[in-house]
Amino acid sequence: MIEKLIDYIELYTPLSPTERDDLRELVEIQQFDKHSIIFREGEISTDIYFVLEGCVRLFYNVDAVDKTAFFYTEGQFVCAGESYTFNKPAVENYEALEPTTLCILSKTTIEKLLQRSATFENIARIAVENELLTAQRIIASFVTLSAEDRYTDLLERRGELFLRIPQHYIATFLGVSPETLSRIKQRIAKK
Amino acid sequence: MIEKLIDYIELYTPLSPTERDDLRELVEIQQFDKHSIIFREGEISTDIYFVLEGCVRLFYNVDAVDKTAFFYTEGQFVCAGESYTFNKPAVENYEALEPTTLCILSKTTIEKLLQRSATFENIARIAVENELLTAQRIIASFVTLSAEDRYTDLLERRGELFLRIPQHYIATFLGVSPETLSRIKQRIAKK
DNA sequence: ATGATTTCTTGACGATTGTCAACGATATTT
DNA sequence: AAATATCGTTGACAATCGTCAAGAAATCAT
Repeated sequence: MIEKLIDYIELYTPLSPTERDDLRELVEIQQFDKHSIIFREGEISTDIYFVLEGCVRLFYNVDAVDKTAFFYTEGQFVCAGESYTFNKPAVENYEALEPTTLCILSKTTIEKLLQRSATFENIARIAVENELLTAQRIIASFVTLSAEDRYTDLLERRGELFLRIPQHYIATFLGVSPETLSRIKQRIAKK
Repeated sequence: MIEKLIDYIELYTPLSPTERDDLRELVEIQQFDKHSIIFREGEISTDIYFVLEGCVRLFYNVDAVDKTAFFYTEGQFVCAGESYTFNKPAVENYEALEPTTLCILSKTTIEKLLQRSATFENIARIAVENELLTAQRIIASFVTLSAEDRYTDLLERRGELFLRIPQHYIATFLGVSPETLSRIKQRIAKK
C-alpha cells in the first residue's frame, strides 16, 4: 500500500533500497471512514498527509456554512501549510468524503527519516512545491475564468471528481451556489 | 541593498558571516523601470526574484484583457512556479508597477551557492513555502469571502497597496470590474 | 503650464447570481 | 422493502454584477 507513496516520490527523486525500507518502516498508514474529520480548525497541524486511496475535502467554516476550497485524491499531498509551518491553530478543516487511506508523515517521523538520509529533505519540498503549483493554478482559474469556464476546466482536468463527489461541494469549490452550478450544467448541455 | 535579502532569510534560517558574503558576492541585483515587463508568458523561467524595492504585478492575458492575480512588494519572493520547476513556458506575466529593484537568483547562482553551503537549500524552500502560504490565503479569500469582504480584508492586510497601485488593477485582483470596485467603496463609505 | 493620457466615478440596462422554497430523484439506513 | 436523509433541479424574485458610455479628476510628458 505504501508502495504508492514510494512510487510517487521516485517520480521526483530516486530512492535507494535502504531508503525505501526506511519509509516502509516509519511511515504510518491510517484509515478514515466516510465523512470523518481528518483535521479540524483550531488544532495545530503536525502532519503531512499523502492520499493513498479515497478523497479529502478541504473546507472553511464561514458563518456556520462550509465552503469547499479543494479536493485531494490519490497521489496528492495534504498539508495545512500555515499551521504546520508556524505551529499556529489552523483555520481550515479536512474531511474524508469517501473511505480514505492516508499516509501520515508526522514531524517526528520526518525527523527520524532525516536522521537516516538527507534525501528525505526532498519529501517535504516536493509536497510543498506540488501544493504551490496546484494553488497557483486555482488562483489563475479564479482570476481568469468565469464560473462556467471553471466548470468546464475542472471537467477536463479532473472529470473523475464529478463521479465521486456530491455536486454541491463542487459548486462551492467553483465559487457558486449549488443552484447556479445546476443551471450552468443545463446551459452547457444546450450548446 | 542586498542586506534586505539577507535580513529576510535570517528571519527563517541563520547565516554564517561567510554565507552572508557568498550572497553579497553572487546574487545579482537588477533595476526595472515602471511598466517594464520582468517576465513574459511563453518564456521559460530560470530565476527566482526577491523584491528589494518597488512593486511587481502578476497578471494573465485572457482574450486580450489582462487580469491581475497578485502584487508583490518589498520582502516578497517572486517565482513562476510551474515554469521554473518543470522548465515549461510560463502562462503568466510579471510587470513592474513602479521603479523596482529585484534580487535575481538564477538557477546557476543557486547551484553555485549550494556548492558553498547546504544552508542555501533553505532559500528555495523558504521562497516556495512563503508563496504557498500566500497562495492558500488568497484561495481561502476567494472561497470564503464576497468581493466586498475581500476588499476590506485586503485593506486591512495590505492597505498600503491602495496608495501605490491604480485601483483597476486591484479590482481584477479582487475578481470584480473596476466599476464594481468603485461602487463597493462607495457602499462601504456609507456605513 | 499645457495638452494628452490614464484613472476614477456615475448612470443605465440587461444578464447573472444568490436565496428561499418546493419537488423529484437518489442514496442510505434500518 | 420501507423509511429517512441527502442530493439535484426548477421557479420566482430581489440584489448584484458586467458592460457600455460619458464625464470628472488626477497624472504624466512635453
